[in-house]
Amino acid sequence: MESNTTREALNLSHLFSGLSDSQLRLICQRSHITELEEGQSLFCQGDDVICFYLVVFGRIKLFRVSPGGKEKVVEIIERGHTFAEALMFMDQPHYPVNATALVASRVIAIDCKYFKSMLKDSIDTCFILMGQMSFRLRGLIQEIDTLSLNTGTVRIVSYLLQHAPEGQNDFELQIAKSVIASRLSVKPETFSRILKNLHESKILTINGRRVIIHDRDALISIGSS
Amino acid sequence: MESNTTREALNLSHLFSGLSDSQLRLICQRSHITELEEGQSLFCQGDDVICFYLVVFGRIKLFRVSPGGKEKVVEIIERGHTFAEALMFMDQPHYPVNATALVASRVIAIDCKYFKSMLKDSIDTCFILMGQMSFRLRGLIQEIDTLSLNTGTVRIVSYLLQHAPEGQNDFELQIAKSVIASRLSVKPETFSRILKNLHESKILTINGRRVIIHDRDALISIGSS
DNA sequence: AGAAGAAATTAACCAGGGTTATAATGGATA
DNA sequence: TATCCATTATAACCCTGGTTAATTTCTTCT
Repeated sequence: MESNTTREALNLSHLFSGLSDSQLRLICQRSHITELEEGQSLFCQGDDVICFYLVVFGRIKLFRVSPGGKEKVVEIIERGHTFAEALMFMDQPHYPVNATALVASRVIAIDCKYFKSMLKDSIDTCFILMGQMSFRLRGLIQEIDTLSLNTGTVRIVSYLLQHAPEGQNDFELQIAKSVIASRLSVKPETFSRILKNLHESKILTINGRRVIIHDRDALISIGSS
Repeated sequence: MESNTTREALNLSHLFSGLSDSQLRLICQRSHITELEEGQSLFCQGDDVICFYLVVFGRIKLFRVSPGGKEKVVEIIERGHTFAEALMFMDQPHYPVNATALVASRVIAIDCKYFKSMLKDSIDTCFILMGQMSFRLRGLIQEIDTLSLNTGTVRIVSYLLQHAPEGQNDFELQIAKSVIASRLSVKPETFSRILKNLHESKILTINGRRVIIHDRDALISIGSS
């Protein structure tokens, strides 16, 4: 029964699509479902890597904490996506980030060793996995130049444009502002200030989590500095 | 003859260690050696991806240029390392960075399509490749939080510590300061200023490219903020 | 060696955004 | 509804690091 729901969940990610039925069955045996409450931690930076994860529902934030205690959100993983799977190929891997649930979430924990041995029999899955890693690599490079080439304002504007559902000028932020701020590497105060500036320039309105874009063109022109 | 030297060069990277003799021979046929002068461009951001590269000797800088024309060095590839190999797995890939030679260099260009078809017969190579991508992924995450968690001073100090050969307090920078500055996302002027500050604090001395560390402990304590 | 161009340094100035502090808002719980 | 706690907003202050521009090395080339 649990095994069944796991099976269904694995379909969320096409990472598993190249595997045979018997392989999937074995993976199910070696996997377990973990339910997380809001704010609950899944693993910490530095922990030994045993599993990688698939988000069935909810939202997981990956973040790093500097020696000085500053927190920086590296990524937010949504339903259907896997994370930490790249670590499988490191020698004696430790998670490079912390993972905690932003909202009540369910994840499937998949045993790395087991999955790796499975991979030996599925070149297709290897290719999918490499594609996924390649994609992530590309995203991180993007991120690096967003960070080092652009100002806070530009980063925030890009984020808004990217998260406004398909040409809709009126939408809700799905994530707490403080988390978005960290994701974009600005302080919450600065985040507020910049939104205020944008409002004063008549470009948008913020009402709690509701965002209304008044002048999309202006936004776009800021976003591509 | 040329084919022979290519063969030898492939040994520089263990990426090719899992391939059979006949596979290697095929790769050599589909590869070509490219000689680059200092400053010569290998490919540009946005170009279609046809090959990935192995540095035989020299040094290649990978950098991005923002719409506004600002340049940011993402990575510097040294002898024996491959780059752009992760792009092989993207759908219709374009190079996400520019590549130019920092000094006179020789690289081997390896046909992606061909290599990929080779991979289908070598799970071992897949695993090596995945390990390499995983490593790079980890490095980029590191980079992101170095960028967003630390000040310029901290970044520069970390760089120096990382590039001081094994506990040696007196060494030469291998790369032009302006390139290092870009790599660390500070302006050359700021780079100079910070080095000057460190000198005034009696922590180190700079003389052209020669660095002498006077107070390694102080340096370390700055580097781990 | 001398000239010309590139790279590096220095200094003065200024803006973005971090810091701190205080206030306002808004949910949750009693 | 009142209270409490967390999130968000606003404002004043300050520091890091970008900008500009003038100056000083280094290179390289004749």
